Amino acid sequence: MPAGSTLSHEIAEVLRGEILDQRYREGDRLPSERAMAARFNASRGAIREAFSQLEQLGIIAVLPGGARVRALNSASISVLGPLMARGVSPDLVLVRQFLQTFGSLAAQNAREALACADAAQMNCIREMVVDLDKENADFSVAIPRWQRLLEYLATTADNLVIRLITNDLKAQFVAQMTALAIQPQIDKRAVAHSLMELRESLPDRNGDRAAAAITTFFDALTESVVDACLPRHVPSARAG
Amino acid sequence: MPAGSTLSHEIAEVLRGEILDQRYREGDRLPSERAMAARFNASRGAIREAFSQLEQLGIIAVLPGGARVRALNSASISVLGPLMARGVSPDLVLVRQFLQTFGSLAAQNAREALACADAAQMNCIREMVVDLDKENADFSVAIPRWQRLLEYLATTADNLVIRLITNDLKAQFVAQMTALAIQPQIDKRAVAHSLMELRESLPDRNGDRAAAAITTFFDALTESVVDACLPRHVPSARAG
DNA sequence: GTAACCAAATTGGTCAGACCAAAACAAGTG
DNA sequence: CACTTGTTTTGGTCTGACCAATTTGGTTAC
Repeated sequence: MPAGSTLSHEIAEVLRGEILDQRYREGDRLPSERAMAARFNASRGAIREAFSQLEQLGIIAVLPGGARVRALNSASISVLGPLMARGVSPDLVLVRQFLQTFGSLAAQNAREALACADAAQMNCIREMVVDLDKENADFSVAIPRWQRLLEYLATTADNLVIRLITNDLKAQFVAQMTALAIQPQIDKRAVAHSLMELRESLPDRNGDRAAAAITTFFDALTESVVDACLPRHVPSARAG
Repeated sequence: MPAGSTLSHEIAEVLRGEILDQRYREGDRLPSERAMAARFNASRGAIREAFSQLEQLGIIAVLPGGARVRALNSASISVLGPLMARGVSPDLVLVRQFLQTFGSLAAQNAREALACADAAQMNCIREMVVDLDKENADFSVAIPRWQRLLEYLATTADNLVIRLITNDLKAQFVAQMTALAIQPQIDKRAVAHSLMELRESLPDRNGDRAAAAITTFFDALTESVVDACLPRHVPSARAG
């Protein structure tokens, strides 16, 4: 928990919000540290620590002469959480991108897992898939099992790069989602099909097929989550 | 460039290296800020800024009572660069994971690009693919074109999540790779096949097929790069 | 009018010493 | 042994100061 318990964290949080809200345009110079210190009634040291955090976030560049706002495209993943939480409800475009990306990485994990799993691990994977197949009833029950399966695939694949990325993604996403208590109505046929493909990919260790199955699952999941986030019975009359 | 020009950056760099080298075990308490200040002959403020950077990297947690070393698994992507550069030669396992992950994201970009591209963009993609197909001669010539194609797919897909991730990945990876001046001998048949699949996926906007093509390309690229990194035979520069 | 140039004001980087609250530690107590 | 207490250590913050680099604005030369 990089909590906002300390003053410098709180200041960083406020400034982060203002920057993500475009209150300063890209390339603009932020008010000086001394001015910020006056504004927040804090010492320059606290401001500098806050600036340091924002610099690590990649949203500002602090250098002699002044701190400047950087392009969002050059930011770090860690801005995604705040970015999603900016509005009243999370940005659906971002939610979709989030889940799709997560799905891609999960699929890659599956691909690598099938390529490098030993016999015991293959067995374990098979069991989990079969278990999931039986539990096609309630999605809220199945979710933890899916999470466990995906986690096991990740552990088996042992891809540190993906691990680190998904760490960041989870940290940014999970908080936002659980706060909404979404009840996605996922397409059960798609899930069943995904599970079947997954199961059939195991005997001959067809990594590509397993990856495709995971992708299918996440496609369905994405649609259901986005759908659940949409305001109820409102005609889609908005232009993007 | 978050260069290491300032004292606090240099200190952070040194400590980061020591932590990644396991000189402190996970969960260990780091020497206090005051002790560090004495060791580096710096002020506590400089040490605190360095600690702040390491905290943002996710490799330490600084809280009242002391700063503690966190598990590598909970770190941020930004440690990958230093992690790869730790040894004399980059860790081949990491290089492989890196390229595979990058390929997955590129494939997802392709999938989404084909799903949302307008006519003009589709045309542009087609042109670039055809161009690449012709240029199957020298890989060092083709690489920039591939980069441009992948970049264009990324722009078209416009997936901010992937964009931010690949930002970090590139920042970590490219520096390491260019420093090695690798001359990968990529499997030309695989590349040609990938290009063909890619081209054929365009007319009916078969995103999955395009993604598979990209994956094929990155598989070949991964193998060639890893192979080129192997210290099997001494790099034989053509003396003539 | 524009370009090059120079000096003053501003800004970030660092230092020093100090205070507080919370955590860690050590010692005494049941 | 567990529990409590008091001391020490540690991080979080503040104040005020100095230096070096950049920015700024005015001046000069073309």
